[in-house]
Amino acid sequence: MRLTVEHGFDRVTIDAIAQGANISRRTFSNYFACKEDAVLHGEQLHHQGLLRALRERPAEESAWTALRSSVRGLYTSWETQPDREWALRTRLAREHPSLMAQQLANHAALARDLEEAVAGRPNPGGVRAGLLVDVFLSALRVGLNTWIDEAETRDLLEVVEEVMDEVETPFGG
Amino acid sequence: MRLTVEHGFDRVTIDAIAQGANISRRTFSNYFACKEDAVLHGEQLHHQGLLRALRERPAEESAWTALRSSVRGLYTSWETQPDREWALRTRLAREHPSLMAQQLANHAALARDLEEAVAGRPNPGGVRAGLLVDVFLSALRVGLNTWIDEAETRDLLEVVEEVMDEVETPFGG
DNA sequence: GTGTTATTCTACATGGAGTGCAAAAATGCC
DNA sequence: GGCATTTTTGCACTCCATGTAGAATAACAC
Repeated sequence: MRLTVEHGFDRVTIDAIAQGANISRRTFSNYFACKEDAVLHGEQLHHQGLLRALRERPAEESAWTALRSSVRGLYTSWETQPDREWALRTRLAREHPSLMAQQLANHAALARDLEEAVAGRPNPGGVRAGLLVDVFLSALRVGLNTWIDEAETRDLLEVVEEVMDEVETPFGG
Repeated sequence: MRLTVEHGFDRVTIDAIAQGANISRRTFSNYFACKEDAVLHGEQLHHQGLLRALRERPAEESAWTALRSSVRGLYTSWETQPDREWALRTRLAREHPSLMAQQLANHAALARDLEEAVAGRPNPGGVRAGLLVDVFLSALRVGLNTWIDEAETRDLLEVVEEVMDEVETPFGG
């Protein structure tokens, strides 16, 4: 991240990163398949956290409620404020197509996991789980993006809840 | 596509594709940035078609209705049945992470264009356009995927309409 | 037809990425 | 200490992306 900020993402070579981290070029590749993976590793941790939070929700909670509650619980549990670094990553991913692509692929993988973790739950609306999860992640993305667009002035959770509320109002017709 | 089917996507080199198309390796790169772009080029054409269809919808149609109508109009306007090749591409993209990533990035780009094209329309639900478009594309993806999972036995449009209906029922709580 | 111009294609060259493999170094345990 | 396991490293190799410059091709005026 430091090197990326200093020189721009695509002007940083993997060699440079390895050198900066005092490891060999080869060792970098033992941990990350590419630069993108390295930059987005922090997000992967978030994803795992969200999954864990979801699995710990009471089983009688509906799929949608469990998802919303997970993100609420996760975001409020952080001691550090919504992460300067996270905002930085998100901005980077918006500017660099290769990062964006990798990020979206990660989201798709997360979607599969969430869908699986939510499979047994009651689902009053009757919407199939895959769709529910996709919409949930869309809302999360839109929330994050507006938070960024507002220069991170408001509370991230507040913005996300706002978007989640929005998604609960039917928008057909 | 032929080479990919014969040897598998990641065993096909760009050199081989260029050779098969009777062009030089360099010329390939003049048209496509990578293998993924070449394989997904057909989808890009679909995207442009959808955009064009959307722009031609009457201006008084609501954002959501215009989106739904566009896809309906586009799919019914095809003479050829929902494209053997399309199913093939989609299956490929589900198996190969790099294709999936590129595909999702293309969807994100399409989302931006759709959002812009839908900006001036009435929007009774009041949901912000970005969210609306994302949900629309999610529904499209889910529809396409179930169509594939059902071995392309039903009509693609029928499946998509089904998912779109589903998304119109509120699923909060 | 000829000549001019612009476009497209090609060959070559370079630097970076990803990966298999085997040797070397570090770690942990007795 | 010695020994087994895991991690790191260097090397080799293929492939990918891209700049550049010249060759081939197409377009068009005359």
